[in-house]
Amino acid sequence: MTQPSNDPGNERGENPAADVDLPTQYQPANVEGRLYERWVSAGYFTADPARNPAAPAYSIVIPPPNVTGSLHMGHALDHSIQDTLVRRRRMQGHEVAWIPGMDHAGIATQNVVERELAKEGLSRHDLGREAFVERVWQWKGESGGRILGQMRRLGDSVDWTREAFTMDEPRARAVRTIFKRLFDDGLIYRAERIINWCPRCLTALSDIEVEHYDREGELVSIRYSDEIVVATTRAETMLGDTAVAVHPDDERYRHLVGTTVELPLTGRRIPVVADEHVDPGFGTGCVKVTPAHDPNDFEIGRRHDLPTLSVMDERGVITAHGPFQGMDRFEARPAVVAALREDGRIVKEVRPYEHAVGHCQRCSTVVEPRVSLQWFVKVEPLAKAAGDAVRDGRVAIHPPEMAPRYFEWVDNMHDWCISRQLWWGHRIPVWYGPDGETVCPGPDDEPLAGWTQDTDVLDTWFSSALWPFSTLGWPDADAADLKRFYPTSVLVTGYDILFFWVARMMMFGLYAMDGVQPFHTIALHGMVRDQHGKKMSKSFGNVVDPLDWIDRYGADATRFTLLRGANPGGDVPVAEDWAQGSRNFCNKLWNATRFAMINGAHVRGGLPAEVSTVDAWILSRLQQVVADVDGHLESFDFAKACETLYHFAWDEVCDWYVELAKVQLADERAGATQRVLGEVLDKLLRLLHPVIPFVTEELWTSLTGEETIIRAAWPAADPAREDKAAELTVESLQRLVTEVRRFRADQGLKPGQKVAAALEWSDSPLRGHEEGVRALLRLTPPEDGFSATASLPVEGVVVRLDTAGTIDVAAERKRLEKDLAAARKEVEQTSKKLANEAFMAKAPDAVVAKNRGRLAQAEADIARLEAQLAALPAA
RNA sequence: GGGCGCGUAGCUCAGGGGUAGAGCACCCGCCUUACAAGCGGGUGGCCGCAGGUUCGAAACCUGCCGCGCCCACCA
Repeated sequence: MTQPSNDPGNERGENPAADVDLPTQYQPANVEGRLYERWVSAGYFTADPARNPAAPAYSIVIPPPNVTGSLHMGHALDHSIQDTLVRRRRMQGHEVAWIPGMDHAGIATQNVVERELAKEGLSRHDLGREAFVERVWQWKGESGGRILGQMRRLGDSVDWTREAFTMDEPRARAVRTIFKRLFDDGLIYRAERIINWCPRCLTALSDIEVEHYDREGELVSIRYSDEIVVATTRAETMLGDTAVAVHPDDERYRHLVGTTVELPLTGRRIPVVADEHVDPGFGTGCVKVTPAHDPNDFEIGRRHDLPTLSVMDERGVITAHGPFQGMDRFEARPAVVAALREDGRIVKEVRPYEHAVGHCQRCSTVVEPRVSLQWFVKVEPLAKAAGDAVRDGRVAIHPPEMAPRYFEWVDNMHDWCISRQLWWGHRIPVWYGPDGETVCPGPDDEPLAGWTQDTDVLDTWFSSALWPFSTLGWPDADAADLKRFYPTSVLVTGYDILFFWVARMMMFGLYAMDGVQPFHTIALHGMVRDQHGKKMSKSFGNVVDPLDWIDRYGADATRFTLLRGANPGGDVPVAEDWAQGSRNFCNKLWNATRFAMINGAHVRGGLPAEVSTVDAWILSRLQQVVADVDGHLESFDFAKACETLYHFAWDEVCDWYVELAKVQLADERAGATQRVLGEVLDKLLRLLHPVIPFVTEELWTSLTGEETIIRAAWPAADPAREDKAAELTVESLQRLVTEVRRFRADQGLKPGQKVAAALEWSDSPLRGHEEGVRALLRLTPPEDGFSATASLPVEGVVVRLDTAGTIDVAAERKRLEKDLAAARKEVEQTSKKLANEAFMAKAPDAVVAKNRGRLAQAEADIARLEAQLAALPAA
């Protein structure tokens, strides 16, 4: 592509078209790959902490996608937001670091690879731990490469020289370091506790890895004695009951506390205990207590020193001696009820019962509470600090309505179970000696001979929680990146992982960095949904692959569609139609710039000292748009920023300014117009670049001849360019043109058809715009034989048209009478309002003024319409 | 059971005390020399229901009705 602005011979726009050879349609495929490669090889995305110490730092760590997957629309949204933020900051002169990377995604990844193995008829145990982990690494290489390719397609301006992985050596060292510190501070401990257990994955899960769904079950009421009836939805657990509990103040049962009852089917006698946890108002007020298989019962058991009797193994198979031994838990449940029924008195009632059941987030198996020896983080002091950092304003949550969710979680967090009985992950850095000693060595210590390492790995979120500082060189406190870029500026992510990830980064960031928060702002966005607001899911068949859109509409259109829907905190609906609309918008910009370049637009030198009213108007609007867009981006309101730019570019620049500029380009104002046109497109493309980087780069470099828009300065609003008078004039001109167009359309005059007209300007401020008006309305000057068959008085101008006798008087009269009635109603209502004393006394001046203006406008409309009616020829 | 939020044009959503907005869809007419991925014109809404506050309510308050999400150890 050539760059006409480099040619000094074009100053006045003499035949510059020969220099421009942009195709008439924007073809993203011809542009995106080429530009991205150039950007990366030029090092535009590479941060340099030493480059310019005076420049403010701006940093974002990307929420690392799971290596298991591929990027979906949610990622595309998340990345588009971050890219918009960092590209704007680069233009503002910040030193920007946007750190990319991926998450090893413990269970999720292990499950995927195990499924692959299963296709070969193998289990991980056939390979052994070492070979299995090797296999996962191999798979990670393939899958991860695909994700990185997707990020390039989206245009992510990430710093590839800083790419990180939650399980690479720098991150592993960070994990060992913080584990050691927490361990030494007594904030990590090992204990036998009841935890969530997945009988399929065969591992412990944290609370948030359990999803609760309502399920139809049965509530079985079982008579343990004449006086004691208990209810349960998990009948099989009664085999492990070691007590019955009642509320201490419950008069009905007080006399039974301290006695024992016989547990049906087992012959065991179990005590009746009094415990505050029991709600005397629920059911019978008696609760069976199964410490080995229920978290509440576990606590009751601890308070009353009850035995913990496990009746199930790690796969959910009954181990209790007797007829149920060897049965799966779901098989045992009806079997136990049936056995109880053999004595007709025991089962008092069975009724359908809907209740929430916990499922494994990764495989949807029903989770089983299970007592086992696990590692935990003592969260209380950490969570307190994480809550305080938001409470005292060091960290802002955006939008603020999300803050209650955050507090709800950090203020009620249970200790975090961090050990997983998996092979893929950071192995717990604790070693056991031959005599049972436990040691957590330093991060760089050699293993002790004869000692063995704990076989469990850490919850995947443990390493993710370190991400904002492990990616910046921590634990090396002197790391240049850490000093320059921590705390990170903003954390951008979906509200769905506020708990999983954000709160944990807060806890660990504040802890590891001596109270300094990991980010200044948490910017939460919603979920991408389909055009009916439905969640995208494979089962609905409504999943859209971002790559598909990028292929068909371009990365810019994909990004624009997402950002245009990104109202703060709201979910983002997307649809094919909207992607097409975005593609069309990119094409519109393409053609507007093409028009400008064909006509010699340029950005050389300052703006002309004298500009036309039309130029003054567009420059005034431009500076307002700069201010508005800047404000919207500052407050993460991407939807408004996009809307503002869309309407300015299309409705004002293309539909009006370009059309009016055509007239100016043909007369002595050409030179100034070329410069103003260049100015408008220059600023507009810069404002749009963070959102749609490819097309703006391609157009802007062509227009200006500069190397890259990435390093162009972010536009600043210039209040001195505000020109309300010019705006009013152009608005008046727009009303005039629209009214005459309406008349033309109503009268069936074809848009292309030239119509002769005489214009009577009297003293209208539009007097100087006759040429523009004629061009927009396709009006030719009156010639011999001109005969005005229609007269339109509007905006202080009388337009006399020679419609060659085609005028439909009846239709026009009807139309005008309708408008007249509306205007009269307006006058009536507004006058009434202005006559209202209370209104005049209490309404703000601006509102009164607005109503006066409204009244004046309506009165003017009446005059105009009456004049138009009077001017109509008799039918 | 707690928390947050939402019901505005056919669809998706803005707006937020001063007489309703956008995109898409729809209707009519146009290949008008940047763009048919385009241009011009137009139709369409008692802003969920009922009360209240106010000179004025789609907006604020109360109560209903309907919907969504998050959290939760009532067996």
